Amino acid sequence: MHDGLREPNHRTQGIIATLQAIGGKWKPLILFILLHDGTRRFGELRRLLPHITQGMLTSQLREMEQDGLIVRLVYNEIPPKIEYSLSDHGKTLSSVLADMCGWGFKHIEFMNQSKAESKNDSHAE
Amino acid sequence: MHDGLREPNHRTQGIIATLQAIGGKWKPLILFILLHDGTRRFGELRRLLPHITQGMLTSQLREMEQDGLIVRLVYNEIPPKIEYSLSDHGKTLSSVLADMCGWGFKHIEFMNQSKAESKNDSHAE
DNA sequence: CAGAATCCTACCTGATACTG
DNA sequence: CAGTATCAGGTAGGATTCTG
Repeated sequence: MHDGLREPNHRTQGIIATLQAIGGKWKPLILFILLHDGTRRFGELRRLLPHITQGMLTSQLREMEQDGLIVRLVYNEIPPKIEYSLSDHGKTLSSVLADMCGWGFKHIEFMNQSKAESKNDSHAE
Repeated sequence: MHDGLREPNHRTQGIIATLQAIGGKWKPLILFILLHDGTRRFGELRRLLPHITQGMLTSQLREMEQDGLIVRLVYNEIPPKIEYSLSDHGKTLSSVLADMCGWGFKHIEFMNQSKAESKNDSHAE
């Protein structure tokens, strides 16, 4: 996904690597759900991510599997059954994801507050 | 940027809000640089982000200004001089960014290791 | 210097149909 | 069930040129 992000010798390498791994549009969300819910099947993930398309979900899962973040377990059954879960390496993202989640709630409050303030400003005199 | 990410009543709200705020392709990187370098001018940011286009840099900065993450300080001079820095609210991202950076380095090691392992596998017999 | 404007492409979305 | 395939349409992002 990310390319052209190759600064040589820089301290930004870490962020860049993270962006390449989980910078996708849906990846943090999928990882967050797998982190909290444990193992999930494809259809369950679809239901938990109401607006994602099958194609997107498939591609995001495959990329993260490639990057060693998630494990794809195929049962040889009819009808097919496939389970997705975080790999051990994927689980090392838990603090990052938790931080992102926590900051998001702070950000929501912040935005509500600044909206309220600008409303006050506008009918102040 | 992100829309269609509106699950109602869910615990994913935090991640979703974070994704909307800093989910852009360049935002975490720009924020990381501003966090570590303090105040920077437009041209300096361009030089620190070798592959970003002016247009992208402008739009990302404007969006983050809108979201209250960064401060845009305009000097009324010729030639124009404009300084960007993190707002107080933007600075609350520091732990998230630091975590992302740290995880990125771990991920680089992980990927190198699994590459090495698969190389071993391939010429084992 | 810091950008605005334009154009262009690649990717994402949504719907639908098909397969093992 | 868990995909893959296809196509129309939109949006994010990239490249280039122009301006106060």
